[in-house]
Amino acid sequence: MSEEQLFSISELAAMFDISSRTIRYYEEIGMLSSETRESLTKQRKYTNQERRRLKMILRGKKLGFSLQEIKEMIDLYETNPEGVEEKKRIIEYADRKLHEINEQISELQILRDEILSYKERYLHSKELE
Amino acid sequence: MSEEQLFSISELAAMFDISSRTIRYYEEIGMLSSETRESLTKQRKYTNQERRRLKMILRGKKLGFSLQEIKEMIDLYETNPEGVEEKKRIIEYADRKLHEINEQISELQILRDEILSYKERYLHSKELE
DNA sequence: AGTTAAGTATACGTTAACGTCAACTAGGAG
DNA sequence: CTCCTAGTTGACGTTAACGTATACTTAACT
Repeated sequence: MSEEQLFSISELAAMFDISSRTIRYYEEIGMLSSETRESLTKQRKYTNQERRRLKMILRGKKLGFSLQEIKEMIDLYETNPEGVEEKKRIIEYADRKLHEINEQISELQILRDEILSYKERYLHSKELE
Repeated sequence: MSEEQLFSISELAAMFDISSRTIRYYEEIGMLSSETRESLTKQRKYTNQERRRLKMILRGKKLGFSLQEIKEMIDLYETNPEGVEEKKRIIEYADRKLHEINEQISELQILRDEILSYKERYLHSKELE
């Protein structure tokens, strides 16, 4: 339907403020693919699909997950399960992750509230000096 | 007022399911102190204060912060600011961290919702096989 | 034709956060 | 006294996640 837009490696790097090396590294460990090489120059080209994948990787990193964990999660997103066993496994994995994430959220909320109360304390102690 | 309870390094390690080496490493980089050495045996002893400090460190790690970041945050908790300049600096730091944490929380919520909807999709496609 | 820009592959270097091992010490249990 | 356990200080090893340098290729500009 559409002329899919392709990006060069440095375009993608600039887009997310990372280095080209980082992108190549993600490919090296199998987190990103560049199937679409320009056949003559051998240069990597990325589709919107790959751009979204990279975005997910970087979000995962910001959230403190390791590349290995992120890889597992993304792979789930993209495999469609063959058979009931596989589906069960995926659902269980999802539930574990959901639990983890919920814990992380509530711990972050606690941390936030602690910082807030420390801040308040400083603000109200302003008259002392 | 109270006989402060003291913990040995391996007690503390077992308590949080980490190694003694990890605790010594935190001391090595100045995140934990063991001022209370048994004077003769040179063995480290930890107070409840240090135990709480360690707990904060580990929480920070679970949330994806680096030890350096955690150190900065904890140091804030424990310095009482001299002068208005210092107070301002601390408040500003706190505000930055609060912003970061809020962002992290909402990104985690988005991730959670995405996983939830993928999970739902798998559940409702159960009739196909 | 020569140079500059962008990319490629290969490979060694680096930092954080520990793991692991060796050699030593001090305090009980038998 | 001897052995065992728990701890100590180095010091070198390890893994993840890239950084950096080197040598080569292709396209595009002058």
